[in-house]
Amino acid sequence: MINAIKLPQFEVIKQYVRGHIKSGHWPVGTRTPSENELSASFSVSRMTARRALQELAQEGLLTRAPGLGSFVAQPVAAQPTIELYNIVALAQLEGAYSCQVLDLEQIPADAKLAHLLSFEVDQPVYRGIFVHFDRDKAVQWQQVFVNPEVAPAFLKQKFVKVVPDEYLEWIAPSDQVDSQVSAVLAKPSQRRALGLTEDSHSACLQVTRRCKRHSSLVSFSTLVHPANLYPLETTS
Amino acid sequence: MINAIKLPQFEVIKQYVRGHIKSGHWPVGTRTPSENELSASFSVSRMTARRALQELAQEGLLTRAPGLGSFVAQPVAAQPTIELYNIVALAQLEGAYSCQVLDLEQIPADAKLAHLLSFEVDQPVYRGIFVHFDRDKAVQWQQVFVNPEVAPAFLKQKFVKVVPDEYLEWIAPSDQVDSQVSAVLAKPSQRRALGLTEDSHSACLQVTRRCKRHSSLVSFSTLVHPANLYPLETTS
DNA sequence: AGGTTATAAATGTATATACATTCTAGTTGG
DNA sequence: CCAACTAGAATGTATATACATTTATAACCT
Repeated sequence: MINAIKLPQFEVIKQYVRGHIKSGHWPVGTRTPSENELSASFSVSRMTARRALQELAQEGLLTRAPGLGSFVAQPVAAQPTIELYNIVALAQLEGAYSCQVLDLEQIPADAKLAHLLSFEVDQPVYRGIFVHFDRDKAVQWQQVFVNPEVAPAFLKQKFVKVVPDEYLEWIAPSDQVDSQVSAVLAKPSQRRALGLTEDSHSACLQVTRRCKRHSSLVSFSTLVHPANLYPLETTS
Repeated sequence: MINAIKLPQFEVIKQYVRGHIKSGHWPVGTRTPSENELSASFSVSRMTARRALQELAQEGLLTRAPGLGSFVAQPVAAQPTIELYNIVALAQLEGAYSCQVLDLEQIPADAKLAHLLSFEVDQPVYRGIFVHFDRDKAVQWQQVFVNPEVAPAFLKQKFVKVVPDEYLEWIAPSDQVDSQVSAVLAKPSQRRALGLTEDSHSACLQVTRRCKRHSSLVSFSTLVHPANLYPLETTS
């Protein structure tokens, strides 16, 4: 016999029900056999049949109602979502990663910056500008504003082996991350840093990201990716 | 008494365990009381204590291992994801929506198109080009290629009340949707259709979307949004 | 006819019990 | 001293039972 591992009985019942649903024999809304009917036809206790139905309900295949029964549920048309992966972390894993520091200094927050960071005007802020390379190919331009109270030693880092994001995550792991994606035309300085020509290839995906910890801001990043180097796709 | 509804006992135990985890009293890796310990201290049967632990494990708060016990799980650092909502559907809900049909015809698939759609070269394909307006503001340019076998009456539609996507979803509900997001510079025709000037505002977010049904392609859309009109944000 | 009541069926909660499986730790024997 | 065995504890599966709650239907009475 192939696959002679003994399946638990509740699994057998789950597969039975799932089979009838997926094959279309029980269309949406159909009432499935009740716990008692299943327990009788499979010669198991009601608790075992119950477990099968309950787990299928948890998976979203069934809806159950006291007094009525279990019914084949409307499949939810899963909204397409895309994952904002970190291209820098990926490049690091692959090996051939390097980082160039374009700027690293303390500046006073102007009105616009203070608003973005929820800071006071003229409050000192650390700013870093980096370009991240994957095999001599610039894949991300990054400007990050850092809360000096959270990472006081930020300006002293070399960022040769440890990426800025990595350093911040180490110093102050964020418990909330808000991101926005938009399209921008690379500014001249960004174009130079990323090695882009002035033509159509300068359309870039821009991710702005706020990292918070205990409700206070840790960092605010602007990440600019050449559009063709940062594919965002649904994974399903 | 406020909130005098009687909680099931397994819920009481769940709240007890959840409380110790969320408050930090039981850090990651801590072994929780075993089923037998909980059943003794709460004076319930083991099956009831078991249910509490099992549901918490299903929620991801605990990991359980036979012979070892139940342990506080590492909270999964939820990857930031963004939802690809449909700006057209939203505008429709708000009321002031309109659609302009720029093109609607049957064309033979060229090599590139055939590859994209998994069609044969010269096989007939329906093509539609639309601009979607929200209160006289062009929010989306759409080019859609449609499989004639699935929606033979596509070319006969007026698309005044029913949006193309809506029509296709009605005719052939898709069970798989693949999407890609990238940044593009609007082409002259798109710029005209969207009413964009030639300067920096012509950076656009482009979503390409394949809708399939029973593994065969229904439609392939290219959606172009002016970057400042299609905010993609994490919702958490 | 219509409203009320009883009944049956379905899921929800809870208990007590039994045995199986997996892992740790201690004990024992060479 | 180390290997093998063993006992205990933990979760996993399964059963039989009891009662509660919700719902629809059927019977009943006015």
